[in-house]
Amino acid sequence: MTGVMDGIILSVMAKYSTDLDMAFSALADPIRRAIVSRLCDGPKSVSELSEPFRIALPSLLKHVRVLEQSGLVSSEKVGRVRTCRIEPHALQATEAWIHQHVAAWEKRLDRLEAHVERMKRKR
Amino acid sequence: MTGVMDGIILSVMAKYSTDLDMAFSALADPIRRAIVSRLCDGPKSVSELSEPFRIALPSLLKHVRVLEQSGLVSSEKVGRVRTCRIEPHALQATEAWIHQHVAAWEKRLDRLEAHVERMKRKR
DNA sequence: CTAATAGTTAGCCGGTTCGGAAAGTATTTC
DNA sequence: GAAATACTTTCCGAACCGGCTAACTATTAG
Repeated sequence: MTGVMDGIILSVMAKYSTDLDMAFSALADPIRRAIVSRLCDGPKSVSELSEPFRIALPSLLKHVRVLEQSGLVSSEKVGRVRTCRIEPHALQATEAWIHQHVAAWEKRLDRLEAHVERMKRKR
Repeated sequence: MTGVMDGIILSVMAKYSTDLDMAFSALADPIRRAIVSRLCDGPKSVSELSEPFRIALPSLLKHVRVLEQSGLVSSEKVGRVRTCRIEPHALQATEAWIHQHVAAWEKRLDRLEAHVERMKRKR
């Protein structure tokens, strides 16, 4: 009889997780994290972004696309140059997810500690 | 002459990024995030963890292995049951990375705003 | 001792990702 | 108008991922 619950859990997961999926997997790549880092200092063109890396332009562009799809970065083309900038919402959402879980874990530890304390006093 | 710098950048990236790589890509999967969530409520055995999911035990075990390799989770086998628990350090490290970058971005915005303000007053 | 339980290993499959080269398009610049 | 610039598109191939089943190895319960 868990089938129904599974369905619910999976659909809830699906609804709320795709954004996080994309954000986390976008950040899983060191080059993409480096791109995010550099964009935190201000907007850059695609070729400016590619400059510190050893990879071909099309490969870098792919990374930018991934970052855009995840919502971490946006870009706009003016004339022949595409300017990329950071889009903080997705970054904040991923931070929120982690923060929530660290907090939950700490809260649980506190409860545990309090419990141990009570047991001590009982003796 | 950028070849040398590239080498440095890439090696620094390699040295400092693998942990984050693993943590972020571990968290990129909704099932693994759900596992982390549930472990925040306390340690669980592998089959307890598998219960809400529609996937076979070996598949779930793979997720657990990924989480262990990323340092997000640890486990210990006693008798025939393996108990998994959350390992908060890696989680905190990923949070720190994101937090740093959100902060950097906000700081830059503040500078920008201050600059605009100065320009206004000049007029 | 036998059976049930809990996990583990091995190997397969289809799909995605990350890199590249090559060729094409749309703007400047001269 | 020709040449340079700044992407952009289209493939290709190697590697990895996430799921599965089947078969195996402990432990523990009866």
